[in-house]
Amino acid sequence: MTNQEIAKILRETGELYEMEGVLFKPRAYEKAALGVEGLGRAVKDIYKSGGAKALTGITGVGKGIAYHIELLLKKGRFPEYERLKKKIPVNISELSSIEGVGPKMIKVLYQKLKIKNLADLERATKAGKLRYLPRMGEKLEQKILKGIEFKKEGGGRFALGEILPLAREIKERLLKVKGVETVEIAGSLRRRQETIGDLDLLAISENPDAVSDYFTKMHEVAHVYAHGDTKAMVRLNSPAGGGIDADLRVVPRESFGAALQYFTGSKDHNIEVRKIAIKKGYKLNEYGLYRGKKIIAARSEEEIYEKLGMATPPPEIRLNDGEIEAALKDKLPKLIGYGELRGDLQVQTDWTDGANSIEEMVREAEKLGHEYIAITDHTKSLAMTGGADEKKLLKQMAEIDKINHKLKIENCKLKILKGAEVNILKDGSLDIKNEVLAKLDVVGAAVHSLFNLSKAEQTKRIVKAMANPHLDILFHPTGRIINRRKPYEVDMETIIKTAKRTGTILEIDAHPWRLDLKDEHIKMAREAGVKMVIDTDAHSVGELHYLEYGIAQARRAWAEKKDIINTKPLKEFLSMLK
DNA sequence: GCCGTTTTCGGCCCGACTGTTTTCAGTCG
Repeated sequence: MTNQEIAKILRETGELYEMEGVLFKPRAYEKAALGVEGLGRAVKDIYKSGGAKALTGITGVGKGIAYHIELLLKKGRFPEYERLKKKIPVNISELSSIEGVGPKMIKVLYQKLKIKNLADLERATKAGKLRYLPRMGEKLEQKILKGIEFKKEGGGRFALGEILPLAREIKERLLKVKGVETVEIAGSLRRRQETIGDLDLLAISENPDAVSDYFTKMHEVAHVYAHGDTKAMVRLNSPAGGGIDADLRVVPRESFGAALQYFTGSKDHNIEVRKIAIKKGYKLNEYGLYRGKKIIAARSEEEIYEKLGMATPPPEIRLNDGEIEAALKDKLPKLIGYGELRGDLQVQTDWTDGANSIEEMVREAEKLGHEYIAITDHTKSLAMTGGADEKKLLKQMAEIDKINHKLKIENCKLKILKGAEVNILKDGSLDIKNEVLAKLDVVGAAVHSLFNLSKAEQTKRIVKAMANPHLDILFHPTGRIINRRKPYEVDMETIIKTAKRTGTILEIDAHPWRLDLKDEHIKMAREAGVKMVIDTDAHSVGELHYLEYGIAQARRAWAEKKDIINTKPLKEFLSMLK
């Protein structure tokens, strides 16, 4: 059982307790779920090396939950969860993914209308049945229908960050099957698209039967659509709840490159590439590049593109969106690389809503090879997080000085920057006084309230904040949450112009649910000469590993190293702030 | 059910917003 799966059951247990009206346990289970998600290593391994006792070392996990996790690892379930689930046997994660629907409502919906899943909810809402329930009315029905609509627009797609770890894990397992030589992730996952519809895997094996056999019998498999020698298609229970389809193709070594090219796509990109092949008197398919019946190239993608007179475009930009022309002229951009960031600039700790201490975050950042990390806890107007006021910020600065000193003595190269994630208030002012902001190394600011202002008001609000001489970085500039919350209304052209004028850096928030800025906005910013940073918005040590999703986002927008300033050494980076 | 500059027992994040109310429950962040 993976960390994600364990966390999901713990979170659901918390929600079930919430329905029961039990006090405090819901928070305890949710915290434990967060702790598990935020781990840098597998719960399974922790248990193996130290038993249930070692599990209590996980943030939020005590004796009780450690025992539950032990049962989960051994039997895949625990009685507490089963007992609760029996009372309200509904698809909680699916229902609560609709904005405005929470545990209490789910309970009432089940008890009064026998609503178990999204389809039931949609039917009952459309029939106007919700308005007769306590504390529900027509407006709520409209809100729910809107929420369902929004979710459908997402097309049942999953966030990249949900699926990539799963795909990698499956890849590792397939590599262990006898006879398997190579496994590659293809499709939209390889292109690192923002959202993923299904999971494509490609393998070379001397023994194709064994791989596809293993693939169709994995524990995640809910349904087998097809199971042949070279191709298997299944439906998986995804960690996110709901299913995702996964395809495996086993191909011969000689044509692996052609298959990889073909199954990486995008479709539009492939159509254009095939047209070029035809022009040159070739034919391109998933088995190779042919002249008549003779194979010209097939073993690697590079040799295929080369024979077509093109450079090989990085998968992230294969969208038939200018990359083919660039590849033909050998003018592909030199995209920012996955290892080129030197620091993280948005990190929350247990001073507010993060799960780990400053030092724990710093130690993990050190392991990741960072040169610097900015601690940017929330500020006071975000009450739920215990946001810092001026006094608490000053106290935290002193704490950071202490830890920096300690790091220096240890001869550690990493430097902690003092920062904050300041709130932009309704009138565009910031919720921390300028004289305290002046003492920070990095000031980030973000909108965390009043998401529904008009476009003009919201833009004016943010523009005013950006004019603050202390505001260095505008965090998650559009506020969207993938598949869940639309971006607030804001005029990005004006924001980008203002960034240029005021020297404000725009953030590419790498958190898999945010990925904010979006690729199209990154393109706009790049073209306007606005500088950006990529950071994780980490709330736990595990989340510090999210940088790659932000880098993927930037690569899809053709961003180069020079566009992203946390590729710079510390001194140079600091000189580029206000 | 967790945890300890908070006391190993007794606390546990809390304000804004919404839609339903007739004084507030539920949800969100």
